Amino acid sequence: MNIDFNTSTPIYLQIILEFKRQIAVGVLKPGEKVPSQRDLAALLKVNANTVQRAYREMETLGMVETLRGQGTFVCQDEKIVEETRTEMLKDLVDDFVHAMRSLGLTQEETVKEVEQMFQKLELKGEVSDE
Amino acid sequence: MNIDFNTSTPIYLQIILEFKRQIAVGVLKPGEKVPSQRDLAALLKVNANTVQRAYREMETLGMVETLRGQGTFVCQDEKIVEETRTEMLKDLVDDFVHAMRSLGLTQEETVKEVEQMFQKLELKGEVSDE
Amino acid sequence: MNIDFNTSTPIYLQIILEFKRQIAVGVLKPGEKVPSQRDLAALLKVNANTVQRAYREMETLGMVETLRGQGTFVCQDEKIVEETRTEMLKDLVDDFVHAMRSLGLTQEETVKEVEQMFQKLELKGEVSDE
Amino acid sequence: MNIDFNTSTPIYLQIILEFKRQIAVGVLKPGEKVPSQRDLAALLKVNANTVQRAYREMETLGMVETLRGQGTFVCQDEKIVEETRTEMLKDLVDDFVHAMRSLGLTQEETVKEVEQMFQKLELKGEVSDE
DNA sequence: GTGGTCTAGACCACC
DNA sequence: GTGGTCTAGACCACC
Repeated sequence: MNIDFNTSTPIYLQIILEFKRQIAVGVLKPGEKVPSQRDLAALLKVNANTVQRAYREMETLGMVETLRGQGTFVCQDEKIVEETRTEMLKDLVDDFVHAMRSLGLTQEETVKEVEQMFQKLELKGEVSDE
Repeated sequence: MNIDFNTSTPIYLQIILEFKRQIAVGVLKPGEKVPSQRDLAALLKVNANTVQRAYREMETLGMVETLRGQGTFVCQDEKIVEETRTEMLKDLVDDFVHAMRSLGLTQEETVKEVEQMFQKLELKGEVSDE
Repeated sequence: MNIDFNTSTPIYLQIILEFKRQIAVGVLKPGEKVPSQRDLAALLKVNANTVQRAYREMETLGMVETLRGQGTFVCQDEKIVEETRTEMLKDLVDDFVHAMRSLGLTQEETVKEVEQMFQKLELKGEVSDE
Repeated sequence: MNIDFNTSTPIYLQIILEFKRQIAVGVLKPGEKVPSQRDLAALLKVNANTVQRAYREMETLGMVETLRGQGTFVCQDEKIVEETRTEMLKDLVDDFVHAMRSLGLTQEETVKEVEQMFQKLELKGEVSDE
């Protein structure tokens, strides 16, 4: 998990997004324990308060549950995986297609750009980051 | 031009991005005068200082030139159009493809999502905004 | 006479400085007519009000006199040449030596830098601008 | 560090210049923390926004790096010292020699003026300011 | 405490 | 009218 300290997206939002991704993709399973706030803060080199805020908001969003003294766990409900995945996909694709259209690109041109980028990344043997 | 006051992207960056888009798309032509700081501030309902910061950074980026007392003008160099377009496209497509891959989608699945979103927007008769 | 539109020194001050220099150096003689405000504004591509302000302040400083309907003339008093020259030299040298000392240079190092710059300019066959 | 409120040089530029000087002269070392925006503003009796503008531009120039919540630090790269010193010297000497030549002084006359000013300052026991 | 963004508003130089 | 600088002060994210 990487934090970009120079972007305008607040760090706690970056943390939430990454958890969403890991849930959507199955890296983090329903019911599974997530790192302690302290550990994650150390790992990300981020202040503990920032992690705390991310966990608090994830709780509000129903993504995780905290059991006092035991830690924080991904929501038990299996539906969360598909829901999170669908939501993330929709947001991404929606924003992207709107942006491409506002730059004047047609469907065909957009698809072509996407295909070229995929191929460029494959040639570089780049691995999709987790 | 619309400002989203609820996003974490600073207003001055939103303004810069919109100018880049308008240059890339040909709405704003090399040498053309852009709105005065005061006018744009009134139009967007933001503070004049915020517009000024955007304009100042656009000047640093070489997008515009300012003549004191006369106003601010898009850079004369015709190359700016193609360069801006290429840069914006690259950024968009690069970020998008990385995000889709990190969600585990293949090239084919991604293209399918993009095509579906284009068709959904077309059915809604939505017009790409300028 | 060149105006630098991108410096923080106001244009009317740049104009005054240039007149001082021309007087100090004898290009402009006591009693001699200076260009009309309109002509100078056209020459410098500057607004007439700006030239007017420069002339007004030069009058206050006793550098020039304006005779209605006849134009503006360098002060008659011959002493103005030497006085202006002395004042400009003092300001220049004083500022320069202070700046070099604040950069930690000794007299010898400073003199060496000055000599090298003179020689560099001579080799380039650069002409001192008037 | 002193600010001259009566010059046409903007305060934020005066601040940048002073930092350049301190870097060039070794008072401020690569990697060292500079005063917080609030502290420097209080010290100089200027507005915090003015200091921030100076710091922001120094960041663009590569002179300093900012870590959110931690402060602003002189660029790590040791080369910055020599580069800054060289750049400042060149600017100073270049401007000075051009000005002296445009006043009609020869190399010898200029050197003599410089030497006299150095000696005058030494007699006064004036200390080069840091 | 530290920097980042934004607002409201003043005053200036220049057109 | 147009941009440039500066102030006073608010609120936020992060340490």
